[in-house]
Amino acid sequence: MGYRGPTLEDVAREAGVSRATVSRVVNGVRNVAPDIQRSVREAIARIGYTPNQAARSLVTRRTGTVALVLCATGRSFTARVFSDPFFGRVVDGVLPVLRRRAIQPVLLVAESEQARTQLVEYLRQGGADGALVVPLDENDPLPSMLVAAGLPTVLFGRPRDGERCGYVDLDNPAGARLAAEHLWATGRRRPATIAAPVTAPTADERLDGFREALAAHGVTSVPVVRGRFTVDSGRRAMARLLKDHPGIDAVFAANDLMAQGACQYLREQGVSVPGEVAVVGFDDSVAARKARPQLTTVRQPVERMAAAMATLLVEQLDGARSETASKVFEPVLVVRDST
Amino acid sequence: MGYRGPTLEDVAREAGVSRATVSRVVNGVRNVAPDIQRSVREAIARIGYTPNQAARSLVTRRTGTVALVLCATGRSFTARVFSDPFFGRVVDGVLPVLRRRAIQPVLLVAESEQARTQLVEYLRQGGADGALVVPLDENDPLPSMLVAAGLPTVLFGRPRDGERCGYVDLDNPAGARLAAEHLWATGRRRPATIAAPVTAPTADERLDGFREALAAHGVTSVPVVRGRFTVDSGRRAMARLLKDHPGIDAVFAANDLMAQGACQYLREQGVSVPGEVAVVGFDDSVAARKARPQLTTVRQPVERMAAAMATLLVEQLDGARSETASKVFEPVLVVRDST
DNA sequence: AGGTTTCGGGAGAGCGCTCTCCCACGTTTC
DNA sequence: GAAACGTGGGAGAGCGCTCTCCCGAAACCT
Repeated sequence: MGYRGPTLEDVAREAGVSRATVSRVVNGVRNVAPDIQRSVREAIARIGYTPNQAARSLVTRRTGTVALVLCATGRSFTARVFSDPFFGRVVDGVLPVLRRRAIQPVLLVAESEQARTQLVEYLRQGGADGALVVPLDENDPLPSMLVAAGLPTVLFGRPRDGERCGYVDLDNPAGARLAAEHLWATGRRRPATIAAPVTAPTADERLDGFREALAAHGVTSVPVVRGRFTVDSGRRAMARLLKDHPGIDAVFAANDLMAQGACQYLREQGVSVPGEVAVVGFDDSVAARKARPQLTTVRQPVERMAAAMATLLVEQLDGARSETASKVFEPVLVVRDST
Repeated sequence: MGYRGPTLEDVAREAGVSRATVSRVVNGVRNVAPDIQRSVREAIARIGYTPNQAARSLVTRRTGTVALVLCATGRSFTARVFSDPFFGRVVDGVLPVLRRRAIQPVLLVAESEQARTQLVEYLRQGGADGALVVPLDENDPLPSMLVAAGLPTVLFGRPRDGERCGYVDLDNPAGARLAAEHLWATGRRRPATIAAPVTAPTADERLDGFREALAAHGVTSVPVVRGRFTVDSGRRAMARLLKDHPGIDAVFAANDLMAQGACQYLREQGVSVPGEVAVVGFDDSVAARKARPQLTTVRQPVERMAAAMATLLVEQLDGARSETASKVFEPVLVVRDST
């Protein structure tokens, strides 16, 4: 470092105007006579001026940056994030909204205790104007920490009770109900489910919705095994289900990867899908399309939700929204080959 | 916004000392009498002081931040990044090095033309002290842009000719040679290869290394099909190879995902692996272990390379390294079930 | 004892920018 | 023609911090 680039002052001298005028040209605020504007721009180009963001932030109290935070409490964090297309979809949804406003999106990962502390400290010190948080585990303390630090925050998924921050969410019970009704309508009478880990934000919403919908049809007992949102855990869960409840004729998994694992295991065991056992996933991620057979699944409009999340935050930063504004999306059932 | 937290001044008043002393305590520079140190810390805790990073950066010309940039020129960028475990490994390697130095790692993605421009602008304005760049395509202009902007930069993979920046790389030809020698040693005499896309940084290093090693054994013609680093493209490439060169008895793929695709296709066609055709991958990613059969592959020590990349940058920031320091890693062959 | 280091603290000058004032100069209005 | 207004520019006060300089007191030498 040590190198100092040209400053506003230098541009002002070069163009023969005052610092204030150069600032006005750069930021496009107030009227500046066209010819002066031109000479200022030329001066900027000539000496290669770049505004100093630190100086700017110091007075505006804005960084022009929004953090997209991925956080989890467990291990093998990055392996999860960088193999589940879900996060790619979130990023895809968020980016365009921010780009359009010329806000720099910054991805932050909190993969450990230390990381979490450093991250909160960084944001408290003004590392970003706000945070979009995608928690992988229900009990992650990060959202509360950010809210407590006074940082405008919007969550993907419902916040824990009492957390005053905005969020977007999916109507998970409704999604589970869609799956249940579909299975029922196609004649399945002995369904089981591979549920989310107890630590997942949506853990029991999908499970309960599924149970309730079936209860309405008189099915009072549904076998449940918990997975961990991975293909492998889906295989293992399916193995357990098949062993403990050989009579089942349908499985509803809390995400597509687990559904995919279930299908793999079933077919390896010579159980035909959807012939003998129907499988329904959740998310409609690319995995659903890639699986053989292609999965019937509950579509979660992740990109739209992520975009909404970004929009809520931006509006909150503009002061046009309360800090607890939220938006809930409706799921849709996508029927493919696994049912 | 608009809210102003307590400043150094406030802490100084509260503790009955000067601003300078508080600054010294906060930054741990020079000696401060223990009792004063304590009373300052108490004052800080009492009024909840957090240093303002913008003000700090303004004078130190440091942000305490390093950017990890993922960039590509093509489309479906995020889908690639968030489904290939490779990036997770890079992140895994980089994070600990930076955390240890209390440097905040910031992930930046350049998924479009506009994103690239915004990103360079952001970094030029002082968004980070340096950049670790992982280019997915050979011809991405981003590295040159960053170097031109005077930002300390370290690349994953060799820079294009004339780019003055540090890098880490794998000895790709050596890796390809390992694969070739292994196939030759196990009696394969009609090998083919699924190469990288022409746009990949390592595109022809692996291809040429493979060819040369075989040429040394008198094999002058090796069938080549290009893939795109995905499982699907591996399948398609394998299909082409099998159709055009039915006699082949071995395939070397430029990464594991393509090797996996090749295996899938072969088995679906009733060709036994490794019985009739042996398959070698590259990277030793988790995909290699997960594939059936488990892949023989060339191990790229991605985490170590990423860690080295971070270390090179940090040392460069400390002024302890030239801006073009580099490090090349040796690959290792991992023999599993596919050969 | 006088001189010289250390040591611990304060004063104050910026870092580069934004933004509120203020002023000079038209242009309109009655 | 004087008062009112609008328009475009400059002056300059900070934003919150770091860091060099300075200064007094205590500790160390001959």
